Amino acid sequence: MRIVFMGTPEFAVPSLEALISGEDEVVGVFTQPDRPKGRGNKMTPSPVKACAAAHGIPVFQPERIRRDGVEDLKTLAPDLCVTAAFGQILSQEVLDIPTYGNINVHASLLPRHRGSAPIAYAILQGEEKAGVTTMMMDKGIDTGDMLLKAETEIGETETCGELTERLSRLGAELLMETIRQLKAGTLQRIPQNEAEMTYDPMMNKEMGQVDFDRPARLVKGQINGLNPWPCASVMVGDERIKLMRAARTEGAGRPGEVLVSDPKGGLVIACGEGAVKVLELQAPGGKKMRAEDYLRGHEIKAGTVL
RNA sequence: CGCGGGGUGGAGCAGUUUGGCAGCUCGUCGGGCUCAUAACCCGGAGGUCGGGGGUUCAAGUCCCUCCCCCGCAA
Repeated sequence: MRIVFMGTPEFAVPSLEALISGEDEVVGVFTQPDRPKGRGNKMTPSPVKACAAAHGIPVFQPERIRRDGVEDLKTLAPDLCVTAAFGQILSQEVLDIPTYGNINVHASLLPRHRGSAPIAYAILQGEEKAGVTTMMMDKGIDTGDMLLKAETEIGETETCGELTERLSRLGAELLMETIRQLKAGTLQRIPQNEAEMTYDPMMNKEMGQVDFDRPARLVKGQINGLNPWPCASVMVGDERIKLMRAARTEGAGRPGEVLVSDPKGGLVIACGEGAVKVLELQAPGGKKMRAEDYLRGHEIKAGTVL
C-alpha cells in the first residue's frame, strides 16, 4: 500500500517510524510548517518533519492542507492516509482522496476526550486509565467510527509528558495492528456513543493557577496533567513557582495551608479534601528540582496559606 | 541580533550595588547524648566562585570575551 502520513509533534513520531519499518511504503508526509521557536526565535522543524527527512521521505508543509495541499496529496495517490496529532482539520475533499480512507491515532479512550489535549485532560480530571484509539476519520473532530483500542493505567505521579511518551509507543503498536486487520478484512467499525462523549477545549496558561479548595485528587491531577505545558503554578511571596509533579498524601488543614515545609519532610499543602505533596517544582530562572532541594535554599514557612 | 533570569564545597542558596578573612540550610565523616529517632549537642573534611583575558596593592565582586543552563514571548 501507498501510505501518506500526517502528524506533527513527538507523539506522532513512533507511529511514523513503525509505518516506515513496516511492509508498506510511506510515500509522503504532511506536517505543520516550521515555526520560530525557543530562545532566539529560530525556525524549527516539527519532530515529524525531522523524522521523515532523516528517512528521505518527501515532506509537505501546507499552511492549510484543505486549501493548498489537496493537489500534492492527489499526486501522491495514497491507498491510505494515517494521521496522528496533525493539528489541522481535514476537509471532506481531503478525506476522499485515499482509497481506504483515513485512520487516526487518537490518544484517549474515545468517545471520551475528543479534542487536541486528550492526555492532559485525562490526568487533569483525576482519571485512573488512559489509552489510545484508532478510528476512521470523518468530517467532525474525533467523531469517526472507532477501530481498535488499547488502555493503560495512569501512574499516581505520572505527568502528561511521561504519559504522552508511553501512549505514543502504544499508539504505534495499535496502528500497526489496525493496518494488519484492515488488510485481513477483519476490522470492525464501532460508532461512538454520542451520549458518552466529552470534548476538551484547548489548554491555556490560565488553567495553571492552582485552586487548593478543590480535592487533592484534582489538585494533583492539575499539577501532573499540565506538565510540561502550561504547568500549574502558585505565588510564593512575589515569585511564581511552577509545580511540576505531585502525589496525594495524608494531611488536613485550611485549603492552601503549608502543612510541611523542610528539606526532610518536603512540601505538603492542604487541599479542600486531603493534601498533596509537591515532589518537583521550578522557580523563576531555575531548573526543575525536587521540592526538598528547593527548600534547602528557600524558606516557605509552615502555616502559610498559598 | 525578540525579551529576561542564572552558573559560588555533594544538593539548594546568600554574598556582586559600595573590590578587602568563602557565608547559610541540608548532606557527608568522626565523637557525644537518648529506650529511641529524619531529634539534639560537639568537632572535621570538602570550593580552580562556569572558562579565558584585563584593571588593581587586592577581584566571587569592576571591564572585555567565550561556554553552558532556565523562563517568557512565538
